[in-house]
Amino acid sequence: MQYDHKKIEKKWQDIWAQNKIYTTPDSAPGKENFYLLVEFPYPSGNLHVGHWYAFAVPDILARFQRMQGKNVLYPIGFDAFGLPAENAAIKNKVNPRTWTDGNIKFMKGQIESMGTSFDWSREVATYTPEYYKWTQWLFLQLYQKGLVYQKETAVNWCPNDKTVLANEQVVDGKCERCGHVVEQRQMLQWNIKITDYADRLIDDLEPLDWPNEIKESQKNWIGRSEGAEIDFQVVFGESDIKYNYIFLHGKGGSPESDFWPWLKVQLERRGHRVQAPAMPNPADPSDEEQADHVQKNCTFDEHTILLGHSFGGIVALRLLERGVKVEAVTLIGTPTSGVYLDGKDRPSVTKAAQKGFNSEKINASSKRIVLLYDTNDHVVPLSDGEALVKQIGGHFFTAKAEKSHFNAKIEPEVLRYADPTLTVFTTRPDTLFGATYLVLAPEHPWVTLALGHKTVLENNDEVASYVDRTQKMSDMDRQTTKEKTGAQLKGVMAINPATNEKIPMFIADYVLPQYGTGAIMAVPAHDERDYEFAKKFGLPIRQVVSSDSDLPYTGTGTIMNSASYDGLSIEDAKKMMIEAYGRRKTTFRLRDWIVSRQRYWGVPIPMIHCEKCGAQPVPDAHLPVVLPDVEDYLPEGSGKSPLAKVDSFVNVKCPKCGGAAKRETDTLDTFVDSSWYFLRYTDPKNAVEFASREKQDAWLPVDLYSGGAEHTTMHLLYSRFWHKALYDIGLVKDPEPYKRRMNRSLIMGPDGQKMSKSRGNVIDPDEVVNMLGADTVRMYLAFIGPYAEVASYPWNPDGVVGVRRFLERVARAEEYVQAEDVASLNGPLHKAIKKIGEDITLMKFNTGISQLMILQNAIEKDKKIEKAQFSTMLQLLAPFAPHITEELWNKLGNESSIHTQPWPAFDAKYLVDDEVVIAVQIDGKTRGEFTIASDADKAAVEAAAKAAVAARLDGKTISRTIVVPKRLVNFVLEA
RNA sequence: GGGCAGAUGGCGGAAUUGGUAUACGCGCUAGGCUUAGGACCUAGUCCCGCAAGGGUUGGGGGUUCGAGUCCCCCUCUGCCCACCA
Repeated sequence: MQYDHKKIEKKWQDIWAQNKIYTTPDSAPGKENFYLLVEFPYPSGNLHVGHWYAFAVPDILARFQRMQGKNVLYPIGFDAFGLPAENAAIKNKVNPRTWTDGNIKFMKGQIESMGTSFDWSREVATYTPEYYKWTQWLFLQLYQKGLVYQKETAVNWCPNDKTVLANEQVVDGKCERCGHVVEQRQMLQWNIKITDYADRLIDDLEPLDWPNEIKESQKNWIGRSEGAEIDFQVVFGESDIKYNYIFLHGKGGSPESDFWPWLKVQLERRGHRVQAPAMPNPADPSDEEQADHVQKNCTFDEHTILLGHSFGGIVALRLLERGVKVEAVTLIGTPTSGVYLDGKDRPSVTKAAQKGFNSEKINASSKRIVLLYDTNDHVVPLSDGEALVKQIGGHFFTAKAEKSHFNAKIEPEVLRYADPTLTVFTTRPDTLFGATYLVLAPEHPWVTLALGHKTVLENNDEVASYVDRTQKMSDMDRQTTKEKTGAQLKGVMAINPATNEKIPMFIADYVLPQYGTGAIMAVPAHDERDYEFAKKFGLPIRQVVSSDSDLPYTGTGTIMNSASYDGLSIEDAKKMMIEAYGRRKTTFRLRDWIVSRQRYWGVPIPMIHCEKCGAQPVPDAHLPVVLPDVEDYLPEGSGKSPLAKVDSFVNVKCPKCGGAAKRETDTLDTFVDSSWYFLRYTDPKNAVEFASREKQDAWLPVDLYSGGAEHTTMHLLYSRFWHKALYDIGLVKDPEPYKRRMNRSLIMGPDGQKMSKSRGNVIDPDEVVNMLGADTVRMYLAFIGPYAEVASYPWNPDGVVGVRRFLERVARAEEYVQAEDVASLNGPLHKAIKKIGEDITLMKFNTGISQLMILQNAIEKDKKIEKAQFSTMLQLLAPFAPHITEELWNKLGNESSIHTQPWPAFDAKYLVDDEVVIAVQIDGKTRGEFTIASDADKAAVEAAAKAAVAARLDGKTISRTIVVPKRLVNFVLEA
């Protein structure tokens, strides 16, 4: 047959589409379902070789599984929201929807040209309201579950374009568009609490059928580390100030309730004085009455610190209004407005709070005001805390209470803010005796607090300028390793709890604010970074783990210079020192997932901001919140998305109180869209659910997920988290979405470099397909090397031609078809059936193809093949080269498609050869070989082997003979 | 600096998992067909050597009758993360 790929490929693609042979039912009688998933593409406008590799090669497996009798779901769609569409909109003034529509249409044609067996009836695209309605709905499900919150977070800000920049828009710390230096700017953003799932995301990896390297990188990314938190007391100046604490408990409480008894012990252990009055009428308190009581029964001095929990905070402020002079006041979870999150009526508290506060008098009476708010507080809304600080001034900190509203028996955060105390995180508590200074991140809240009270630090200006300098730095600059910098916090010292020594405190940008507690104890003798810093600032270095190596030493050893711990192993010392000086603590590198994007082209975040009610979710009945068309896609001046300029979109009624409110104008990170798309494939047209339980049950979890290594951590982690959250809510039945995952290799340019326009080494698949055909390109990519390997293969233009040559030879073999059975082909044919089946299952397409080539070589030997044998060969080739095999199959007189045929079975009797070649070794070195009947007995084999190397055995004594059946004979000679 | 993966002909790679190293393809060489061309056919192609023979899986050591494969040390390369305490 003349192989004209252009004619054949178009013809069969049309016929397959017409006959809908790839439309997948949710169940098929007698067939097991198999869900093969590939990552859906971004509709950038043009398909590259990588897309072919991603879609056409797994298609071989899909086709094979179908021939094996499985009902295979192999779906495709488009991840259609994102930055490039918006950039194109700004640059070419085209509507991003129009741009995306056009791209999808064009790319569909390209994908169809591959001859893949995608079921297009299940196509999804994330930018359709039918899809993103459910993205919004699922987001709100997470919100209701308490997994979504707002937080001030730093973003990349271009002061020239007045816009927020994505990380990829920042090049060398500069704006990619205008070249201006990028700054960091705080913005209120929506976050999802993926960190709540950190442990499960690690632990649930264990049973999954995933390659080890993917599991490992996920574990690394999450970065669980076991260590300890240790508190360091801070003292001012040279004198040891002892404070006079007055505890003011809340409504319904007593000095014996909540954290008070524990806190009393902690403070008294540090030598402070504690007064803890039992307040009058705790069940129905009056602020003035309680203030009277405190004023009458407690003593005050210049180092008095008031600690007010909840209602007690109001009492504290009343005391200050009366002119009671104190050093500081710390308000812990203080209620003010009377709006309570738990809906409980508290008339006495509301009455007290609504009287308001005299901020002038309050500020005149105290040097420091600190308000500590629990991010999980279910009693007091965040806005209350913020409003109070706005009114009376002072410092507002959010912290995580052990129990909501600080109601646990032990609340370390309270101690941290009540007493000038710093908590550090360390994985080496055993080296505590060697901690000769502390280092805080410049952003540490304690530093902010100290700077706010200009009297605390002797070198306020110096510290302030270092903090400022750090804040201006981009992440990139900060993370580039360079010489250590920092500034000492002069006027304050910390006390090493183990040695009781006063040690200096520093701020330095090598300590990261987001990790651990944002503060470290520096042990220069056993940490390289601390060592560097200590050398630069002339700080003492004390070795506490014995070693003969040069400093800094991080290896194993025994403890020294640590009093009663001397001689212990590191592990034992760790345990004992945690018990004596700190608490066990696990931290994670993983941070919460910021999902807000100040962008137009994305899913609108379905939230409404009401002055009165705070942030409110859009009711389900109003979903989807449709992305409106806008006229200009440039961001609004304050950095918000262009949506902020659309009044008709922004202005809405509050769903709770009905008053005037404003819509959230940020859109969701596209990783949210792609976190659940594989669920939608199971039920793509459902208008009342994101996917029915029945359809999910038919297909989930995904049997095999094939994708790129670049998604190993982010996408895979996000979608696993998303699935677990849905599982906890009861929306999906499995805790893990993907049974098996594999990362494909990479295709490079002919020069071995990554394909890129600037290098000029880009291979355009359309051109190659035009010249050599889709079957050739598919098969070449499958042949180039093992598919599921951490590897990269250069595209070899000559190699492609070799594959084309092979297909031409197959086409020519049609002429060798004749009536009589060709016995000599049964061996190669049945071996091929077995081997190719195994290889495809293992995703080793390259060796499967080799086997086909070996078979083809055998056919060409005698240029004869029987019709049934040729049919079988075509079936073996069909998953790889669907068009040419269909054509040849059709020419053999078959009516139905080759792709609906079962996979051929092999006959074991043809797998064994009649004769085998056996190698003969002497002392393990190959010295000869002979051919013998494969069923020859051991004695005959040994005799033949001796004969084969007779000359070399002459005069030697054989001490041992090893016979490996059908392989080799090894004679071991006497020494 | 940390984690992971890897190193086999001129190139991409194969090796039944401890049993004849270099399958299959590319490239190269020679010859043939052809007016010509190669996206044709045939033969050859790990290295040294005329041969007999000897050597060879990044380097070194070990275990074993036998190691590309297992163990230890070293070198180099790729990918991901990166001042994570």
